[in-house]
Amino acid sequence: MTTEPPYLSIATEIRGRIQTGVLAPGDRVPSTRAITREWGVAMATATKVLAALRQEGLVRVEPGVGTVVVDPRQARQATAPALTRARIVRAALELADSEGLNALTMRRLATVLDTSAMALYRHVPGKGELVRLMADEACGEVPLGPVPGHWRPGLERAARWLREVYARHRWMAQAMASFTRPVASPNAMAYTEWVLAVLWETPLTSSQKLHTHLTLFAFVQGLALADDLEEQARLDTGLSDGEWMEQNEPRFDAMQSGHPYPLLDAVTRDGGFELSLESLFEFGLRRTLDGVAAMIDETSG
Amino acid sequence: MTTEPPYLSIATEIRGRIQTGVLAPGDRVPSTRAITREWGVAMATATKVLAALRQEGLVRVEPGVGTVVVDPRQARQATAPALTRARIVRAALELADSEGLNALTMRRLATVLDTSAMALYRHVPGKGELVRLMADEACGEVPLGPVPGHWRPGLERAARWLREVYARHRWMAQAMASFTRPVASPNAMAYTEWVLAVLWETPLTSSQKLHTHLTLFAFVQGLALADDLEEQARLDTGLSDGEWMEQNEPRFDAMQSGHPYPLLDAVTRDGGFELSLESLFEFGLRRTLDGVAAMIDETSG
DNA sequence: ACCTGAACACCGTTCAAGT
DNA sequence: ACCTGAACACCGTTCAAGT
Repeated sequence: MTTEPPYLSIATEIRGRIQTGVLAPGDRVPSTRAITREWGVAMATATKVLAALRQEGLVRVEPGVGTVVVDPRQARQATAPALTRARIVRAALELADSEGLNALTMRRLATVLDTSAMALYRHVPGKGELVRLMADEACGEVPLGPVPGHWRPGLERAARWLREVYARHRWMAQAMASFTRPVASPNAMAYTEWVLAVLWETPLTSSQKLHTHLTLFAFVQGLALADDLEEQARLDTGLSDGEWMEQNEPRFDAMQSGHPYPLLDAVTRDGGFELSLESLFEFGLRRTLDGVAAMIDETSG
Repeated sequence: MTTEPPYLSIATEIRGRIQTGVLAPGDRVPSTRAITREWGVAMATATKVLAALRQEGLVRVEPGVGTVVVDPRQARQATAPALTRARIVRAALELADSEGLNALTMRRLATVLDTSAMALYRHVPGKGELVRLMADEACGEVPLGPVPGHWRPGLERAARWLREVYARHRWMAQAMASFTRPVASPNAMAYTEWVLAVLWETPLTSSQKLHTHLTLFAFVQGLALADDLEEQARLDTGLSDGEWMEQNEPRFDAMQSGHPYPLLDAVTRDGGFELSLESLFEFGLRRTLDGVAAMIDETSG
């Protein structure tokens, strides 16, 4: 008789009860608590027992009820889809969207996907590459549409597209790779190609076209980062904007009284205007496009 | 035979050279660069080697010379000054500058300062606040100078100042807090105040002044982030730009052949122009200022 | 072929204990 | 008053072992 780990022999016993019909589909199997009592084992062992049975697809967790026996006829369809790179990237995207890039760890991702952390490494080389795949996926979600006939509405649409990608996935601001070492992302490259197509009708040089593209990119990227840091702070501290301001006002005032900033004071006290990332985007986009227009005029004239 | 971390065995070897007199007091021990060459390890490992030896009191950094062997008779007086917030922030700044924000951990910082990690918490509330203090310190290093008489040279100087702060401390791109939740940094606030002073002579509204300031900020911030990701990639992989490109070219070409990007191809093949973060900065700054000029003309006219 | 568990070398931060 | 060591609850990733 081989000495197998306790959790395995307990699992075998429960498996027997299911196979002999002592426990029918829908019935609750012993809870972890019940297992510790019945077999006199530690909680960790009991948890392992249920995890093993769940992994075999014999039982599943019914929220609010407990762990119940799966109906074998339904088992096939209820079974989790096989682990694939696409499924991993999707889940990672959702996790980062809802909780930020910091919350995306290989271990948490594995739990969400109901596997071990190491199973992920069979489909993805590591976390760095995963984030790169996520960024590419994100860039593929929103269609760019046809290239407009004129450069100005074209650049405007490009900037709005980029802004939307960042707005849907704030963490991308931190992930987007450098300009000079372009991330190997087909979808990001497609964006570059689209912008160049927009600029093709202009008399700009190749250098000017590329610089125009990257200037717009840097501006939107800068805004996105601010947006992301904002969001991150909210997630980390659990405070909304207003609450944060309220909490930090005394400290702020103290700083102000020590170092007075009369102009900033005057400007903000002026009030009566919107200041948001949205208004900033519109304002900056307008200025940048006006600047490009001036350059095109010079070149043509 | 136990397999100890590479940095430890290298440290042991250098320690041996000191103890056997191969390296005498005052002699330079191998620099980080020399260590990477001699043992074929990454920069991070080489830095760890020297940090370990420094911590043992066997070597010390001689500014302008390198890391030299300490004379054991003088070792006592060379004792480190008391731990202060200023000293911690300084050391953190240097660590982040040379190895990136990821390498800045409380534990490593403590080793550099020759104390325990927990001693730091007596002077600084935590890592988040430390980074904020570092950012403020960085903004205080470069003087802004007098406010020029005209807005355009003024904004230009502001942008160059910001660019220089980021260039000296690349990690700041990741650390700089959001626009709407201004970091409580007197020195960053002083910059805002300076830009507003520059714009005071213009006929712009308060809203336009603030938006102009933040647009410029977002652009420089976006560039800085690209710069930082670039640097980070270099530190992480230990590859220079050229080496990286060389190594990834096959993969790149494969991607290109699968998804052809004819316009990007044409533009880059055109060549004969500079494309760097510096050229991008100059280009984008020019466009942005032209856009602001157009707005001012409209307002005046 | 695919997945797992234990292990390694790390984190930031707490807490009780030392000097 | 100031610093330390052990501990906690985490990381990403390796490796050998399991099914």
